[in-house]
Amino acid sequence: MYLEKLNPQQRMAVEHGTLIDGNHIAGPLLVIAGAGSGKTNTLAHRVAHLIVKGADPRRILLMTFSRRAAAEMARRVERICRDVLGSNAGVMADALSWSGTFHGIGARLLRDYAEQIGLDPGFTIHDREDSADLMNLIRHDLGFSKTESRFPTKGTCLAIYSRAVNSETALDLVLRDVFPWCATWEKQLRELFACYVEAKQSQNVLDYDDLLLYWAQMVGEAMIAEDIGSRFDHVLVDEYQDTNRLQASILLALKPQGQGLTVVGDDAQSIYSFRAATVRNILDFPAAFSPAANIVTLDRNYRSTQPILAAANAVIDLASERFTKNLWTERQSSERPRLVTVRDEAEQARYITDMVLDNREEGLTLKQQAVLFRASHHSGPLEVELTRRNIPFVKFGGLKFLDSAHVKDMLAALRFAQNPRDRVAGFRLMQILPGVGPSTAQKALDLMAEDASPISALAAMPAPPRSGEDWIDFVSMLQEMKSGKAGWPAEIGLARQWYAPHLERLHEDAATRQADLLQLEQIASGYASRERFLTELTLDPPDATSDQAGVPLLDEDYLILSTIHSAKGQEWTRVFMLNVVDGCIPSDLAVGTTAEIEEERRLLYVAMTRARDGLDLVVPQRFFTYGQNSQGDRHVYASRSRFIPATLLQFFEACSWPQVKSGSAAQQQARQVRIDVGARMRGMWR
DNA sequence: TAGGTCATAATTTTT
DNA sequence: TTATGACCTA
Repeated sequence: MYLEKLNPQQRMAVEHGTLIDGNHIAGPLLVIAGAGSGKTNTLAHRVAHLIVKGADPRRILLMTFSRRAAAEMARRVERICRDVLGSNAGVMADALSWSGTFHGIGARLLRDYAEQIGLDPGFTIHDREDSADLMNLIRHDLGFSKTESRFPTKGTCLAIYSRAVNSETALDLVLRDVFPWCATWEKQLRELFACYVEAKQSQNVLDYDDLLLYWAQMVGEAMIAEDIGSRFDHVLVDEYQDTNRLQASILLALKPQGQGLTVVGDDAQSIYSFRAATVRNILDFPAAFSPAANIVTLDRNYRSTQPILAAANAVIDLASERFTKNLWTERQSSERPRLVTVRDEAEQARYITDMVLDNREEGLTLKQQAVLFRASHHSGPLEVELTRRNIPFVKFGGLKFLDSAHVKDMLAALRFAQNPRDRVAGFRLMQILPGVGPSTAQKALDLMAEDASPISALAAMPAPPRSGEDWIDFVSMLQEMKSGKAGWPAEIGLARQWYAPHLERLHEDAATRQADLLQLEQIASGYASRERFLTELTLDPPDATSDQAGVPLLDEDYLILSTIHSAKGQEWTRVFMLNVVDGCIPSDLAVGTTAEIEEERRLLYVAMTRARDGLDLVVPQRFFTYGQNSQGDRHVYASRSRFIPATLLQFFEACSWPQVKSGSAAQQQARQVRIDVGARMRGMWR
């Protein structure tokens, strides 16, 4: 029986409300699931168990943090169901159709209900950069670009807007608490945001926040909320600690009494407050209902060895506020996590490379090892070293494949064909043409905006004098795409044909970029339609970074490099953590408030709890910096992260690298001297 | 319009 | 340091 492999707490979470009878819908449930406590497995079992007990999988809504997590969950649910139901599980395949991220589900529901809420179902979705570009256009139109003192940049404006929307907080409070240096611009920002919203509506585009905001507004209407809520018997949400107020509002509107509602999360792993996620969601969940939601806590860790867990527990123990219990495990080991001191970042890269290769010699594949870091650029020197020594790696987090100019150009072409009112797409595309700049593009888009049939209006317009043939080609490409004759995915070939000569002209390295575009075409062919492709790609971009090392074939072995944020929910046999120094973790950009520092502490905790058998925290002593310390010095002496004070050293095995060859006493002495010198030099900077 | 210079602001994590 | 945006010139 599949339930017998679960521990008592897991079983409680799985069986909650299912013991009464098949058709009973359980009351609300909160599962506090510590790192490595089998959370995914438990949730998958719960879903499977509901299905086995007769729930209709098409009426289960499962929301996860990323699409990767959703896919993993669906896979496990299916496997469990197959084991239990045997061949009957056939009906189950693909039946768990409502699983995805909040944003993805939102996009789907909005297309379904578009008519009812006065939305054109053909809307396109702007990613963050598109949104910033639109914000910029409006900033310009309103004349904020030439104010006496500098107006916040497009990115900051968007961040403020996004914060206000996602946290359901008034603008003045957001400015006061999160963006105090922009507070003087409140009036202008309000005007900017009003115009921004109008622009999005007239252009038939939604941004990320709109997917939640429109959804929340939609279910604010009791009739619609009832309608949507009744489509689902069970609503399950993973990683609830990283949801924001807007998401919580949606959830409560769907299931006001909490019937059939299950949320799972771990307050100790809340690391997305920059996205307005609030740990209050999970803490306040039980009391949002009456009677209050049941709580099940999973505190048995199946992942890490005891010494690793002891160190991680010790780190999180120092948090100023704590809600969950310490994790425990039965996995004994005599190997404490290592705290490795190296001279500088270059040594750090060599150390990791050496260790990774040693581990591989001992039979561990590269894929079973991962290197984690706070900020995407921390891995720079390591990437150089790995490339030099021919070790394949894949990096998660940071700049994406989709962020490169040529890929964005192609996507803009597809998006513009899909939705000719999308000014950001059009503005970008037209300026690719020689002889067309902002003013020509602006004029053309104005003409299109006034016309009921924008593409025809574009075709009717005389070609700008200096663009000639290129303009004609551009227009006919759009017309052909709009006609839909080529069909999907052949259409993307049309776009590429059109774009190829421009790529040649604009970029030195056209050949490598061309390869990216072929890869894009490859990805595109996996989607059913242009609309599906654009939507899914915007909401779930491929998460490996396109890099000079290239993305190795999936069956090859490669090392994982990942930001801590992207490492969420994952685990590896051996984990290396880069730059465990103050300034990197906590990032010196995030030491403004205690809340920020606490979140940085949780980040380190999340990183440490990814490790199964081995954990190395690497501390480079010397750091090269750029800018700021303008006094002409190029490096700075770093100290161990404040999250590992002296009292915690007992949990680690301290070592330095490279190790001095054991041998003569003279060598040992030499080593002593070097440490003394180091201390003296550090003193110079205090 | 295209391509340059220059000043100054932001700097991380992601759906 | 790097990115952004304002401004200038051909």
